[in-house]
Amino acid sequence: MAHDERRLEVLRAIVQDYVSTNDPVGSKALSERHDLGVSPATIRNDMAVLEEQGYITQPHTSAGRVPTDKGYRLFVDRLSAVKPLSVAERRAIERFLDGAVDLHDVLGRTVRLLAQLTRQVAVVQYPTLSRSAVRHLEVVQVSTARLMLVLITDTGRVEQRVVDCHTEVDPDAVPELRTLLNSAFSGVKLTEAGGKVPDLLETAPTHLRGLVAAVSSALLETLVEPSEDRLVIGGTANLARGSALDFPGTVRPLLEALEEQVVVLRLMGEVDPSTVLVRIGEENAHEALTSASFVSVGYGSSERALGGLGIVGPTRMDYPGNMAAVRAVARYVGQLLAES
Amino acid sequence: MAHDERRLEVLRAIVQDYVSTNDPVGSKALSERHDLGVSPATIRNDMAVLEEQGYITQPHTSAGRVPTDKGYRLFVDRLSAVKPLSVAERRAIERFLDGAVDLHDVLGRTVRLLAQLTRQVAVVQYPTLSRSAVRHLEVVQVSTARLMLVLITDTGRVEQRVVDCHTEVDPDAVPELRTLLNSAFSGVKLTEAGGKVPDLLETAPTHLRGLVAAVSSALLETLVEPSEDRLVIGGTANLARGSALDFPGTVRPLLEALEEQVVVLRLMGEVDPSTVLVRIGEENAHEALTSASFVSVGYGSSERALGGLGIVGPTRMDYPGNMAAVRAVARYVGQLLAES
DNA sequence: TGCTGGCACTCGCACGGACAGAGTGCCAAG
DNA sequence: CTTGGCACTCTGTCCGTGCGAGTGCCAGCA
Repeated sequence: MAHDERRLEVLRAIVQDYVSTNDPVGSKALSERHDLGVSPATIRNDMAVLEEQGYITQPHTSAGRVPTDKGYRLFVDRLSAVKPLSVAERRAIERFLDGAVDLHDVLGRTVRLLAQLTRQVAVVQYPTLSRSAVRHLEVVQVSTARLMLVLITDTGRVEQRVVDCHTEVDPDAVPELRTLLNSAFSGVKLTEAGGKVPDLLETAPTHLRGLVAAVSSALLETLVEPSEDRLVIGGTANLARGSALDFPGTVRPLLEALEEQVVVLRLMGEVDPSTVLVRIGEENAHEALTSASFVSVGYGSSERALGGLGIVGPTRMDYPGNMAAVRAVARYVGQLLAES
Repeated sequence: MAHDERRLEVLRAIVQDYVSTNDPVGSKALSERHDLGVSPATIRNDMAVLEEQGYITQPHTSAGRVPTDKGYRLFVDRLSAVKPLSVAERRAIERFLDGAVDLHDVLGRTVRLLAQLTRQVAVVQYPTLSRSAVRHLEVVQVSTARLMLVLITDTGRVEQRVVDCHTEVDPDAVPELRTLLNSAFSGVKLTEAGGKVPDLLETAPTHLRGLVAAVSSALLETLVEPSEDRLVIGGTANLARGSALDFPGTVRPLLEALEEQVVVLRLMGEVDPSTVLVRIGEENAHEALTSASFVSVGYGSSERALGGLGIVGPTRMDYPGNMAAVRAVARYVGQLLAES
């Protein structure tokens, strides 16, 4: 029905205008800026229907309309085409990310890049340990009774942990221990490392059993720790841009939520490299995020998501552009990490 | 002279009142809240002098006075006694920091703790590599032609770096290389590592020379990289508290400067564990910080500063309290890291 | 010489009314 | 189903007023 179609067209126009101007959009302005082929009066009728259906709302009686969360949702799902990145943007991605020397560096650059491309807050997750495998384990004696265990994963992540053995450690046992651990765990997925432990304990020479037990449990703890999943955040300055307009009151709760990394990690939980996930306003479970949108995607190869990255911004954001940017960056990062 | 003394007393009272109330303070309010023993009229005369000398200023003609940067400076230098921490605060420090499992964890907790204690933005620097020594070097083969070099310092810091050798690497050479590197560099200060390289190259077996060269230069690069000095930042949400009152316009430039870690690192450059450094407003070279104050101190043993930590906040801050908090936390962190 | 009370003066700010502008809803006609 | 017209309802802004806080100055007093 041409009827419904035009109504959707009106919604699209409202979203586009509102995102770019930040002013509630009225029927007259709409008919001028877009070629809808009908008069403002007709648009008003459509708007009344859209409002009744909950897609738009007016801040006060004599203002224009503003999209609701539901309106943005419809826009994202049905009205927006993926906006291809400009050449300059593609260039920027390469220029920014090439030349990174290690994982920390890659992710640091990624977060700055994303923040710059989207002008929003960017969030990048370290490759999750639970989806990584052991590349190498290193044991270094720190003091007579303490060892430092260094875990290097196949994703290039390096985790350290001090293990207190409660008893004096013979320095000569350390290389032995190292060899033993590596032969047992090298190439093993971290999620499966637990299963190897009993076996390892059995086959280990008696004088090493105590050490192996201590170190293994430290290794497994590393996995369980909520802190195991690290996050890099950047571009928070972008929150201070249109704050008064975009966020009710202050950006404070949002900043707090971002620092409370757990909150973001939970959002990041279900990422997948093949689809860009968009959570709009109230769709975010966390209260501080109810006036924000979260656009995320997984990075890594298609078989295996290493982690996620995304952006956080006001619900009034350029969804097509941001989705494209997030996806493009994730792809590039995925390639980059696959190489190393 | 009793004269000058009272004038200073007036300045102290102004600073204290202004910090706690955030309102320009007038002569009448001052005489009521403080026991200066003179009438408002007299205080007015003193204030006129203080203003002439540049210690205070009035936002507009019928408002009270507000301290200038110079006024805060005098206050910090001569008028403030070190405020001892409350028992609760001491407790909080211990409770917060004990139980940290590794360096990353310690610094993460530290930054949260500082932010919470001072209600300002907290900044903690990783132990600088240039002041650390090598505890262990680990070499792991990543692909046929690439190695990952992992540096573990005596401060518990772990740095990684991928080294491209441009030529196929014999897996059997890796353990050899590892032993060689460790015997050469273990215990050596990173600043002195460069000097060891020529010697090492000479004594190394011929078939390893190429590898040693590649790895050594990567090691030295790690030192030079500006990114070598990492920073943890927390409590940025505190900036959004009284923003409009404390910072002209927005907090945006400040947030940008904080993300631009170099800026903060430069400020942190001259830290020293024995004295708390306070930079007030315009004293900060960087433009974005001219309406902010920076309170910092080094942590580590008295002989050796490992790094610095501090807070950033509006010039209108509780200097004695914040200085005490920063110093106490630095001491505790210093002890903690000395142990490991 | 220094302190004090008194007084006139200056501003910023909050309050309230008037006004213009934007936008709507409804209705009757095409 | 669309359109032009019209009355209505808001909000944001501008202006004038009054109030209160705070100052600077001056003359008197110890």
